[in-house]
Amino acid sequence: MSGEQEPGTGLAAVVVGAVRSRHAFEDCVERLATAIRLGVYPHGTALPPERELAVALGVSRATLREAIAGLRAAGMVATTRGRGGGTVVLHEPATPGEGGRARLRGRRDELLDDLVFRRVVEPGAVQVAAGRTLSPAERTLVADSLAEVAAATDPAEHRQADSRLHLALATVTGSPRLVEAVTTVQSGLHDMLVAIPVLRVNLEHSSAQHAAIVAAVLDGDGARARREMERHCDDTAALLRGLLD
Amino acid sequence: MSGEQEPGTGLAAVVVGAVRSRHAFEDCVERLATAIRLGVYPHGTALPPERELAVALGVSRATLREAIAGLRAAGMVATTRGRGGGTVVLHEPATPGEGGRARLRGRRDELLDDLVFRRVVEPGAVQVAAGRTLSPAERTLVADSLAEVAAATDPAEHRQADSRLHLALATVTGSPRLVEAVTTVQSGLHDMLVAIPVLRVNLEHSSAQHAAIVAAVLDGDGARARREMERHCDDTAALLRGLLD
DNA sequence: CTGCATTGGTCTGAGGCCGGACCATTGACG
DNA sequence: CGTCAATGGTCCGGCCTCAGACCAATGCAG
Repeated sequence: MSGEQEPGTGLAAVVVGAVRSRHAFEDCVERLATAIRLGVYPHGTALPPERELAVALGVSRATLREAIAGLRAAGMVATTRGRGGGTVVLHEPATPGEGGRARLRGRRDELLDDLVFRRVVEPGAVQVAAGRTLSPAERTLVADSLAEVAAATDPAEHRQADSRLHLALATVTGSPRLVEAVTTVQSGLHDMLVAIPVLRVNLEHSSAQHAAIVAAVLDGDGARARREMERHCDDTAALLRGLLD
Repeated sequence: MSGEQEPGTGLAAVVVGAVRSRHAFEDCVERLATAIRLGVYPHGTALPPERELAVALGVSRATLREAIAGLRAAGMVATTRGRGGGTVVLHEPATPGEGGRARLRGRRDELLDDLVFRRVVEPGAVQVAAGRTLSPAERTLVADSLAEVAAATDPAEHRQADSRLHLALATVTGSPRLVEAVTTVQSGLHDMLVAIPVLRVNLEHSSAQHAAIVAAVLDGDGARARREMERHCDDTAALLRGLLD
C-alpha cells in the first residue's frame, strides 16, 4: 500500500464539510420557497400558524417571521391578521419554458450532482416503498397523487403535481432521511425543469412511467418499481443534461 | 381521488423539517468526534490548523475552538502551541463488543432508519463509482483502503479501516452529496457495530464481500458492485437488527 | 544563536437568534 | 350582537456567533 503514513489522506477534505451554511432565516426562506414552488403548499392555501411552523422548522418565531417577510417581499405570500387570518400562498406555479433559466447560473456542478444523487435515491426509495405493507391512507395518497398528475392540464400545475407525486412516493417509505433526500433532489430538479419547455411527447412518456412506477409500488414489486424509476430518472436526466453547457 | 381540497395534506408535515438542530459548536463537536471515531483522523495524527479547519467547517474560529475545547474535555484530543504544535488525536479506536451500548439508548427509530437509508445509498454509490473512469489516485485510494482492512489485526483498528474503506468508495463517486450521505450513515452504523462483539466468521465473510465490491468497482462493473454491496448491507443489517429490541 | 514563520490563546464590538411576554386585529360562535 | 379564541405584530433581555486584530509560545531555517 502507498498511503501508510497518512491513512486518512484524501478523506478528511471531503468528509468534513460545512456545518452551517448561511443565516438561519435564509435557510427558512429557501425551505419555504421550495415547499411552495414544489406545490407542498399550493396556490391559495394557507401556511400553518407562525408559532406552529416555527416549531416545525426548529427556529424561533422571530426568525421565522423574518423569513416570511422575505417571502412577502418577493410576492410569494400575503399575510392577514386576526382569527381565520394567516399567511396565504400567492405564488403562481411556474410554467415550464418561460424564463427561469436565471436560477441555473453558476450552479452547474451542483445540479449535475443533483442528477447523480437522484438516480441513486429515488429508485432506492420506490424499492423501499414497494417492500413495505402500505396502509390504506398511504395507498390512497400515492394513487391520488398519480391521478392529480394525470388530471393536470395546465403545464404549470402538471409540474407541481409531478413533484408532489415524487414526494408522496418518498413519504410512504416511512424513512425520514429518504424524504429529506428526495425533497432536496426535487428542489434542484424543479429549477431545471421549469427552464425548459415541455413537449407533449415527453409528458405522455413521463405519465406512462409514473403509472408503471405507482403500479409496481402498489403491487409490492420492489425490483420492478426500481427499474421503472431508474428509466424515469435516466430519461429526465438525458433531457436536462443539455441544459447545463 | 379523495384529497382534492387539500392537495398537499400529509406532505407538509414531512417535507418541512428542522433547519437548525442545536448550537453551532455542538454540531462541530459531533462532526469532529464522528470523524475521529471513524478513523478519518486516526490515533496519533494531528487535526488541521484551527484557521483552516474553521473554514472547512463553515464556522468562525471562536466557535471551532469551543468545539475543540469540548473534545479536549472528553479526552479525545490534546493541544500544544507553537510552530509544529496543533491538536492531536488521543482517542483510542473503540473495540467492538466492549460497552458502547449506551450510545444506542433511545435512538431505535433513528438507527433503524439508518439501515434503510444505507441500503439505498451505499449500493447506489458503488454503482456510480464503478460507472466512472477512475484516476490512478482514486484507484490507489480504494485499493489501499481495502488492503488496510485486510491487514488490520486488532478488531478496533479493523473497525476504523472498514469505515474508511466505505468512505473511500463514496469519495471516488465524485459526488459531494453521496459522500455526505455515506458519512452520516457510517456514523450511525459505527455506533451499532462497536456495541457487538465481532466473530471471526463474520470478519472473514465481510472481508470477502469487501474484496468483491472493490474488484467490481475497479472493473467498472456497476451492476455487480451494486449487487455485492447490497448483500453486504443486508448481512450487516441482519446482524444488527437484533440489537435494537 | 537569532529571526521569524507557524500555530494556539485572548479580547472586543457588532449582529443574529432565542424565548417569552404582551399588544392588536379579526372573525367564528354562542 | 357581544365574547373571546386564534392569529399576526412588537418588544426586550440574554446568549451565541462572527470577523478581525492582537498576544504568546514554539521550533525551524539561516
